[in-house]
Amino acid sequence: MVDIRELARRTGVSPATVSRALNDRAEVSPETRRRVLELAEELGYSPNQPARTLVRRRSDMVGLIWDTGYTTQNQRHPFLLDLFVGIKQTLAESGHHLMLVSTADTTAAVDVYVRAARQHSLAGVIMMGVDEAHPAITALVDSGTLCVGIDLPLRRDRTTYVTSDNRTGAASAVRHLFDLGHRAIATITGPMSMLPATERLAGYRSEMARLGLTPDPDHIVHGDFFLASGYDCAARLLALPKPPTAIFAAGDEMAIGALHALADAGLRAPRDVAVVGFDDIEAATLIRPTLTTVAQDRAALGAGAVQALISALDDGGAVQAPLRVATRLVVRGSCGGSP
Amino acid sequence: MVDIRELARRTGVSPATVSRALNDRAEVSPETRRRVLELAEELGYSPNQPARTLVRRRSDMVGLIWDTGYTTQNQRHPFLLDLFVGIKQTLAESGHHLMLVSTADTTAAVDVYVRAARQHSLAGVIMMGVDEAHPAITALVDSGTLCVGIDLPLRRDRTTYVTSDNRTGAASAVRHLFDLGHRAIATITGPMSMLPATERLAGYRSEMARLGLTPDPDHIVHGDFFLASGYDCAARLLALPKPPTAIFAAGDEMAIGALHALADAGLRAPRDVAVVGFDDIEAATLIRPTLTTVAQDRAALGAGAVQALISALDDGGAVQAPLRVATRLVVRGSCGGSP
DNA sequence: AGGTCGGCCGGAAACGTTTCCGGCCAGAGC
DNA sequence: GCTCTGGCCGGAAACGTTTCCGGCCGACCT
Repeated sequence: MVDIRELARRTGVSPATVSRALNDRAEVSPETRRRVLELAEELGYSPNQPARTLVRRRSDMVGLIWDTGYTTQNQRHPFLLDLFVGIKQTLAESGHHLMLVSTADTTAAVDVYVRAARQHSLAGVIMMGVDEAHPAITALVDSGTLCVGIDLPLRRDRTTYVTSDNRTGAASAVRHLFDLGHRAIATITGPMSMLPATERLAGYRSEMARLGLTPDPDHIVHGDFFLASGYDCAARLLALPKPPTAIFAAGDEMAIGALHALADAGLRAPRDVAVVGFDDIEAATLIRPTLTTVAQDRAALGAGAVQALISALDDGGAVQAPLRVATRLVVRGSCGGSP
Repeated sequence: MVDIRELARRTGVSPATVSRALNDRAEVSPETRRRVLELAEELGYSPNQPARTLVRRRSDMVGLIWDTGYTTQNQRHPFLLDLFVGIKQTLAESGHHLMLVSTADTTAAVDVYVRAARQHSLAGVIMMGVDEAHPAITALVDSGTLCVGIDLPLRRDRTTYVTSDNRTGAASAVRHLFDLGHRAIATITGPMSMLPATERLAGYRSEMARLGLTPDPDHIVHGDFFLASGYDCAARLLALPKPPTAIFAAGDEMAIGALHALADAGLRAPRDVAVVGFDDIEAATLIRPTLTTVAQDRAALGAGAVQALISALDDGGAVQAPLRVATRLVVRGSCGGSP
């Protein structure tokens, strides 16, 4: 394994100079730099990261924390994978790697998270799908580690977050239903403790108002983002004296649940009731009718988180404004907009 | 940040001894060990991993390589996430962390993969969803890095792999259909270049034989694991002079495609044709009828990969026999076995 | 012509561990 | 009483970088 001293010997300069050449510092002549770089290429030199991290006190890795239990049991992130892809891609472009910090039992998480960050001198940490109030999380933020959350409004004074433009997305769904002639538009929303749920509801509300509609209070019901709750909420809506003709669900699973409820009530979408979801999970194209939904740009979410982190890193840890990534209404079969 | 020398000073022994105590080596008296450990706990000491890795030449991380493009474009791993969870969990138990090695463009992958492994002194690498013949992969294996594949028959002389017991799983599906009275059982399988596809087909064949059935050659058709191919294959099967009464699809997406073909042909599952899938993806419970399928134990797959890696690490790199994890038939609505 | 400045470079000290090598001391064996 | 052994320990050299500090030398200014 060729090291920096080997390069120094073969080029006839000192290790210090080789290091400077490799790191593209100013204090080295163009000629020397060229020779060093050439030889490095030729010998297939690649720097030893642990050594580099040791002296720099900052590694080339950023950590990723997401709560396993939270995710699989609750399926709260049906598209976690796409986030990974976005993160991975953007990270690679800036020459970083991603470390998944793991913990066996969640009670010890508090230690594991902050220790891992310290032990490995992580450049920063991205987190998602975790409880923002968990002691492990607050401890990590307090420890001075650079953090950014996805769909997670972390403490605003020291961290930032990125999320979809939920308001606009919800508005576009409502608008679409309106354009199709619907006036009695209901919404199935999520727990008000979750940022996306509150924002999507707000978007629904403001767009209804903008269109001159005042939603029937009974037409705003609360689910928990899971299939069953969508089913139950829709069933309740359909049993109303004045049932809605269209339903905007704040999540695709709930939307699919609603579709099931429709079918079981002998109704059909989109003929009898139109349904729009939010997220664009894979199943949206697998079910019949296919689901019209507000797609989140998952890759962009991941990429945004990384960019926020990197630029904060460059700025010496300055906090930034939360980032919102645009959504896109993808119309399919469940609301009769077009095929 | 308290270091090992601080501990040495405060306990009155040398750094060498502290290191020995911390690493549970024999050459230190019980009394000294106790004192060191106690103080370490009290001061919240945690070792600097880069420094440790530097001298040990082996980090506490294992790398994970999976090909992004491959995965999202092809959806070949609809359950990748659950693999992550299994890997993460098992890794945590052995005190390791996971590093996602990323590459911006796949043409440069060859370099990035083996460099990352070398640069970070990775303890080993797990890979999945990659092309086993890709130069990047073979180069990595050749570089002497300890590798284990998931659903990936890597070069057997230096690596091992873990996969589901596809034969038995396929057999259980066929057997289930047989028990329900079906005799004309067709299969939609995948590309013969993929290990799981070949094994599932083999399982189908041998179980049919065991049951005394000789499958109509027309009843064995090849898809590519995606929805559309399942649809097409099923349509072809239904158009046969002697159409099957049951279909075993080697993947859930294809099974769902088959279900759609049935519906479009005016047939209903399970009344007219029974369908069984393989994988148990999330959508299996979201569609109607719900899909009977052979579930893979994804967490166990991930865990198995890690265990294989760890034990090879302990054994000094000994190759092991491939690991096969059991599948489980979960019967739902699409074949009329029970509700 | 003397002084200053800036570009380029080398030596050496860090960074926080682990491990080799050797030393001390108590007890055992003769 | 002397050597040998084995348990415990300390000093110091690594591991591969980066960076501080200072030195040299040519060019430029006055």
